[in-house]
Amino acid sequence: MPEGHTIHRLAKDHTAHFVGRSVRLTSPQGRFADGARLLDGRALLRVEPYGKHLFYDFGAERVLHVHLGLYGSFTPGSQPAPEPRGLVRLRLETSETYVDLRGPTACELLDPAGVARVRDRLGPDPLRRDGAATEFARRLLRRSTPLGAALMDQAVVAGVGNVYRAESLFLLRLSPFVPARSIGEQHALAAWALLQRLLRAGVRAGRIVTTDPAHRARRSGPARADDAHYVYRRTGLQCRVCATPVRTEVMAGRNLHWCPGCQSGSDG
DNA sequence: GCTAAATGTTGAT
DNA sequence: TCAACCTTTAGCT
Repeated sequence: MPEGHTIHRLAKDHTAHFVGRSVRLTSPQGRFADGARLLDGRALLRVEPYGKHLFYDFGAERVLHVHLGLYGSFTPGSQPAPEPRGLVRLRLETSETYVDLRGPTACELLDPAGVARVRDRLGPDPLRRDGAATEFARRLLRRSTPLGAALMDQAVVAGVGNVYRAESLFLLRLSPFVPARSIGEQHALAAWALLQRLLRAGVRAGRIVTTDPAHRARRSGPARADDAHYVYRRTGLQCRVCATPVRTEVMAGRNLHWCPGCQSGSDG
């Protein structure tokens, strides 16, 4: 589900369907009833993605803030919208379409100061126009934590999650275990460029695919889902490049996957 | 049918 | 470092 690419794609979709229109807001589940009532019927001015956060500007200093967390999802559809099924925190509707929001970590109303508080916690976002390579390098190279932990820190780079962490470090042939500050500016800038490329591809494809076609299994049938990654969730399977078994270990509270063969100095 | 894990973050220990 | 929170799904029985 959601790393930064998902959020930016949702922002595009929701901009197309809801911006400039009067939007109906309801909370079938009831947990966001007050917020929905306050915004109901207003015109949506703008949808802005930042890292893994979504901001819906309804004017009058009222901003809907959504963070999907690990399980949150938006389900889109055309009118007539069906009876809400399951726990729908928020439904957005126009006369033509609707989306149902389930399981978000955050679905709240913020004033401009609240928006600023969220944004201040975030580092540069590779998917934004104002995303800055040098600022990313500055923040990354200040960390003494392992590289694989620093990349998960949203204050270092906003929008990167567990899949992009594992896959980008593999593609850079960098060990997740070295201190972030030890990799040097050249590697930091290369990491930024790669993340930018991977995340943009993710927005376009609607999913994370990092493998080169030459490294995907050769089959006549349709591509399998697990062809999409080099190391993510491939514990114990042979590395697609060097055949060393892929290893897994918890780092920064999440399962980190890496190839000890390709990513030098990464014995754990 | 049940359990564990999942592309995440926060707040307490 | 760990539990809590929100929900769905894959992989067991």
